[in-house]
Amino acid sequence: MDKNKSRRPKRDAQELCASIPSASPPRRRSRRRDLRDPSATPDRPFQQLGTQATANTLVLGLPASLRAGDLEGGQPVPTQTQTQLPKPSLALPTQLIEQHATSSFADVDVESEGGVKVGGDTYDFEHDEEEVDEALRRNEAAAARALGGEPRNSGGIERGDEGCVLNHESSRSPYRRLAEMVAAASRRDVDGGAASVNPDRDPPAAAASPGDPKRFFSPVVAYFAPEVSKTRRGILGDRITERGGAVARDVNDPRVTHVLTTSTTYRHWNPAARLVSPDWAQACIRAGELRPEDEHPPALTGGVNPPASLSSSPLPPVASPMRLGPPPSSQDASQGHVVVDSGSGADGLVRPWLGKKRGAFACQRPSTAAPVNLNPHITRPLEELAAIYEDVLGGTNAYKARHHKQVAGAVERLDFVVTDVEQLCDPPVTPAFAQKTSTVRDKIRELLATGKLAKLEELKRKPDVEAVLELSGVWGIGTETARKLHREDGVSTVAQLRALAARQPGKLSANQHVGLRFYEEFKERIPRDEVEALAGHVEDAVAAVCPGCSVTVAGSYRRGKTSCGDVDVLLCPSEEFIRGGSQGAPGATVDTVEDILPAVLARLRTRGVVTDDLSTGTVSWMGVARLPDSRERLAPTTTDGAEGDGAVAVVTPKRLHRRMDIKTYTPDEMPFALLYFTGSGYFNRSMRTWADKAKGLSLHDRGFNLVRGNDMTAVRDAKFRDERDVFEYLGLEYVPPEDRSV
DNA sequence: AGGCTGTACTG
DNA sequence: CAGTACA
DNA sequence: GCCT
Repeated sequence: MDKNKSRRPKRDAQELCASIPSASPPRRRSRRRDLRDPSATPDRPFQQLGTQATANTLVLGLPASLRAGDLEGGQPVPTQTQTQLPKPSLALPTQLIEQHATSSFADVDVESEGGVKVGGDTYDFEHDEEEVDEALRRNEAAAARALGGEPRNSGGIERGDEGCVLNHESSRSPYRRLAEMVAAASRRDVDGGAASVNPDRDPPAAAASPGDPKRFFSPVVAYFAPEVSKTRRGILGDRITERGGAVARDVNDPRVTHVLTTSTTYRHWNPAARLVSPDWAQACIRAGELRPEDEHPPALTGGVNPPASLSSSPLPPVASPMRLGPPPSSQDASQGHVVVDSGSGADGLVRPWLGKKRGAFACQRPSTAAPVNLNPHITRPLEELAAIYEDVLGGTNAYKARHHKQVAGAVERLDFVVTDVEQLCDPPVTPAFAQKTSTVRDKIRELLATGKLAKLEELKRKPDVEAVLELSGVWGIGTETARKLHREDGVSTVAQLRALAARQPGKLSANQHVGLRFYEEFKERIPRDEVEALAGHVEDAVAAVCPGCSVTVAGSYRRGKTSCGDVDVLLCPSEEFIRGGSQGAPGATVDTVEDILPAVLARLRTRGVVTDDLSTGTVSWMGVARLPDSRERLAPTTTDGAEGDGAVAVVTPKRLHRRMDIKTYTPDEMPFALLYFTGSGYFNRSMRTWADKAKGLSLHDRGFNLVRGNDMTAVRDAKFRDERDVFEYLGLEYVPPEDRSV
């Protein structure tokens, strides 16, 4: 069947240009967008905007204070856009912006899963025990009441889909040891190649010439990887800022010079940063001067240090030509305790997830970031109902579900126990609570009065509800298929579905069979270090196929979650590769962007990492992966007699099958791709809504499309080098990944 | 009354 | 095209 | 279900 017929023209245009590098006259892929004019793509009523730039045409430049404010007291880091913006101005009346802030983004706001950061300058993207204790102390009686009948785990601390209180020190993790060994093995594989992966980047240590020895950290902007414990972040961060350095909250902040990580497989997308162990900072502090980074490659504390070449192997996809501004000048940092990232909306910028009302509310209650759900008696039924609306009833009920979840999220974040609906209306928890009528508010009233929801009880009594809920949990089965299976085949449980699938394989699609096979395994969360280990295998394959191609783990991993539902990996070949294929990237076995992914997958399949496919395109893959048996991996048939290591039996505790997505993007698409692939889903929706309403732009994973307005030259001429540029262009205050878990 | 994100694969 | 999925 |  020629299913994608209608979309073909567009894809062809993309693919055509994308595959040009080797075959035809080299052409930058970004031109691709320029090709897409309205006449050429009748199915698309707007024009895709290019990213080539002369940035002076930025219409909606943010107040310079956006960036300048980030580095307090320092000079704004010159960027191609900002330097040419003489006068900050928002194109929209503040009123309009605020309007959207309250409406369009209210949903995002209240659905935060990771704890709201009100102050703006903390590192708390997870809850730790300290905070929990503090909160419990704060409202001990209330907490006791709220948590009374509940097992601690389900009702409180470890609630949520991402888990909260987990150890970050997985230093003894077998996954990690395995990853190291795998890395060592692959180093043998691609020896020589590894070196070329890493362009020489001068260690700042060499260039540093701090005048004041006590401020030797002044050339340094450090970023602490999420796995570094909070305590250590705090202590080292203080020392660094005390000595003139800065600490960034986002690894992709272009000013970051050092990423402090214990992970040997930490991935990011930051051309300027260098990966070092936190031990490096300690060594510098001890020595009273900057020490060579090479002596402290990222490694487990007290563990085996891999060679430096590995530690910095993720190649910055955007090399010097697009490099922006020097890492912060010593002048920037010499002003002292600099924490990159402002966190305040004081300059009139919009934090998308902080609506106006919410902001006011938060100001009144700085402790709103309650780490414990004090109101499970309200949020549980609401969420249960929402799940039924969404997964069972489907259709426009999804919007009902969204609002129920919204309210549940807002209530969950309150730091007091709700006993009366009026408590939710005074400052309204969501805009709806300021309205005259609200069905959700009525439901809460009912819950408080009777302890249950008639609507929920009623739905749960229906026999198909439970069946559809369970069946739609299988990957590839949604509400419609689940309903049909129940209605026509009398299937109510996954077990029954398995029986049916065995009897009549034709009942299910190939993907649904895969989903069914791994039903239990896909429900398991993936610890960060396993994500890293899996990504490490991808990196090995990429290094062999296309040296210089960056590997970035996005998704909830990038948002700093302690466990993830799947593994989201972005590949981005170098500019050189884009231009010259294997000529531009010596050692590459492929020549076009489209060839990378299939080659990488082939390698991963032979290694047993990729076990199944769910959907396969040339630049996008969804499927199943798992850690290979370590012995198989370490005594590969492909290696030259290095079997010695094969004897090392690292038994992986369980090698579950995991959902993995891999996508390939070009360097000019990366800022958009990162934004999209980092999510969260709600965050993306809000940002896209904002782009549309406020700017007349349609935001997607490769760029903007112009929807209305005729100022497209200005937009087209803008240049987007990193995520910050996108935020800036949209008139939004930058939000670091950890704060996007709405 | 109509909108609510935008894209892409599968069958 | 409808259904499902991704963030 | 809420918002415009």
